[in-house]
Amino acid sequence: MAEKKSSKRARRPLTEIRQDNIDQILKAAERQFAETGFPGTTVAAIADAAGLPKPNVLYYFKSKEGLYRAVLKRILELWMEAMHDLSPDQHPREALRDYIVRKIRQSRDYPDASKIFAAEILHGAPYVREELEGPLKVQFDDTVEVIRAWIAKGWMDPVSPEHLLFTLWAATQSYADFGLQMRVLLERDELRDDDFDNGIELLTRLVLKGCGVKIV
Amino acid sequence: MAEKKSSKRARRPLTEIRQDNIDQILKAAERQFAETGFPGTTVAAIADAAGLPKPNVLYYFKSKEGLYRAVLKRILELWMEAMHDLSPDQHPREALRDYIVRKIRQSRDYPDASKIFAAEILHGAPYVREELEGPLKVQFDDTVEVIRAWIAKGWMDPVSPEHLLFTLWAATQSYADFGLQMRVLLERDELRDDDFDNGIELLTRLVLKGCGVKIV
DNA sequence: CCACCTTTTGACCACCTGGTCAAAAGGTGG
DNA sequence: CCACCTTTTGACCAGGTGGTCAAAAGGTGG
Repeated sequence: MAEKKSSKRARRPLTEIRQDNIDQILKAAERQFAETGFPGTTVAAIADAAGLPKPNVLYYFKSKEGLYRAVLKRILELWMEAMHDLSPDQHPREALRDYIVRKIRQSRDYPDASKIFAAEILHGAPYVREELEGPLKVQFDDTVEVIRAWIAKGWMDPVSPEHLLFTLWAATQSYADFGLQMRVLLERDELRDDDFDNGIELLTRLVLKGCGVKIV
Repeated sequence: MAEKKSSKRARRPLTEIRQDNIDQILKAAERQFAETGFPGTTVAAIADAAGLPKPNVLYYFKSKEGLYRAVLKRILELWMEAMHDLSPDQHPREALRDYIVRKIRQSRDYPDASKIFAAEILHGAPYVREELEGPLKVQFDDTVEVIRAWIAKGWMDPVSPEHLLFTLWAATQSYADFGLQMRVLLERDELRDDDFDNGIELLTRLVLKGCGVKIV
């Protein structure tokens, strides 16, 4: 407890103060937006959660929308990253399992990011339409091709690559987006690591066995 | 074009007027809430969409929240209905396939209902917590038992019934909730019937083959 | 046709929201 | 220590929101 992390007394250089405040605000904003959505979140609530007065938040981010866009940008990078690493040379046995593990871990570690993204799509993607049509589409097409290649090599059954991806996304992201429902139905206060592991196991089984990928 | 559907001139009995207006309002509200969420939807917008002045909407539903609750109630009934009809005597081969078909059809036919429900869960289920913990939990437990019975009879592999249901829900509902994303990635203006059919086919395959349910 | 109930509607309001501003406080570099 | 820049903050505001109200219009039953 050498020093308070809050802004009380602590002679800090401006650059550090700035970075620190921006981080605090982004963090608080991400949680608030995830909890109550964009229109349901008030700048005052974000400011409170970040421990700053409201005008201070508007000082760093010129508008609520600007702040939301900044949050979204962060999230999208994270999101795109997880789709990487499906290469046609890899065998689907490992590639798909790893992909499922990665995506479910993401749901466990960044549930707010997933929720904000889900709400965004749900409500017509008013702020991420471009990214959907641009970078994400490219990633998607590439990944579809990888799966096609696997099928061509006889490594898996000829299933629709597009819908396989949709199902993978839906199933893995639901561990974040519908985590509340799962908690209620499983009678848990919080999802546990073995809940996520069970999800991984089931989904891996469905996909590998269901697509006729040889396990050994 | 015998008569305008709007309220212009048409000597209609009060009871009919009442039912008609309530229906219009609920319909308009469902669409608006699905599009922009509860906080993002304005009573004025609902009134406009229903072709009525704002105070008229508040005349039938005492508050925005009351209207939202009414919309939710409708949706929940629809939602619970689809979980029915999994009986332990039925063979999972038909039962699961039918279930998938039913749920994806629901996503196709009532996307707004699915979206509202999804947003509700996403944001902490402030208005449906009770239903989750009550009726839905009961349904869930029953369904889990049915799947357990199938496993006990050796009709399918011993997989986690809970997570199987989570995956089924996620995958089927995503055809409504993430329909926009699918449309963008598939380069469609609207999802077509064969898109839904492909989803049904893939998911059925994953589940039946993946869970070791004998196809014949 | 008339007293009575339901529905419609324009005007209105208290409140909250995002955003502004200017002055004060704090940090910086010479 | 001082001129200068960045950050903080209380006071403030215009616009939009959910909701009210009272009066008018429309339907109903005898």
